[in-house]
Amino acid sequence: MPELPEVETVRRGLAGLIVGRVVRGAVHDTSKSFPNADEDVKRFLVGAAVTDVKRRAKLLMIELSSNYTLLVHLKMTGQLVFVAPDVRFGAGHPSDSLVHELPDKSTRVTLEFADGSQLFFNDQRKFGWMKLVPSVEVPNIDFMKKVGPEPLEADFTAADFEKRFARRARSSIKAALLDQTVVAGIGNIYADESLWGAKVHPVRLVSSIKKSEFKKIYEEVRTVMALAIEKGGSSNYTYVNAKGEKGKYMDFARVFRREGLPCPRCGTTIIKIRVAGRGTHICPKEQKLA
DNA sequence: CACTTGACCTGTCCGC
DNA sequence: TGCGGACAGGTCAAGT
Repeated sequence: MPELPEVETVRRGLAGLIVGRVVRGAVHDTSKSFPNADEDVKRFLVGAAVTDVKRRAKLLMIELSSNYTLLVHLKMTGQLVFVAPDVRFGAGHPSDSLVHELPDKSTRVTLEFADGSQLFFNDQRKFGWMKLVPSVEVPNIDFMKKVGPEPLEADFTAADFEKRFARRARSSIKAALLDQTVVAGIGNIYADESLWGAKVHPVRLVSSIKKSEFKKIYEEVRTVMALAIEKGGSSNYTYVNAKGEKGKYMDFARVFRREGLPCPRCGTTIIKIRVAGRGTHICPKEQKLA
């Protein structure tokens, strides 16, 4: 699922819903989704209050009064959905909100709070994971050491952006954009959207990209992801926010999943190709290889 | 090291 | 309607 805008949307939702709540218990049915849960949950999670919800790249960090942090990676199909004690499921809900009862067959972990509210970690494909780590150790985990800068930070410049790609000179620009150690948070949707915005073919080698093109890609990455956050992310498939609602960015997408439809700028039919092992959408007229 | 490809999973959709 | 294969918001461990 989730790229930076989706994870940030979940973070904002959770921050308003679970900060201050005390964990009463947790159940988990998949050791793959929460390794070590048997030992760690009892010692570091149960009885702890949620003090903050943070994000770095696509990783969520739920900070606890036990001085432990619950790390959550949603990977492709992970969801974190909060359900209040008095919620009713079924007919009568708005079309974009939670319409079925949880837990369901994709629920991997359920956290229960003292007031009876619940947080469901659903993950159809079981790629996502949770892990409890001492909060002071979080900055030292491998992920934090390797991950690239946050592209939406105010002090992150076009020059900073271009420099990050030096290491990936011989790969395609799309593969480099997807590399989380270059720049954090870009995934398949926003890579395609940004490259279309910059009129750069995704297969072009990083070494062939001109300075002016890097600047354009940088601007597109920032503009597109900021818009996506504003729209609550993209629900291309299974993504929902912390209230179970879908995101609206797909209504604004210019190329992603729009193969066969006209390019919004020139009318040429958008095509789908394969780049870096991922489905990739381009305008064949405006995004040239040469 | 830098780079590519398959593997990890479950579910859905499309063609025969 | 059934069945096989391709594919899906992401990383990893293996290869070269």
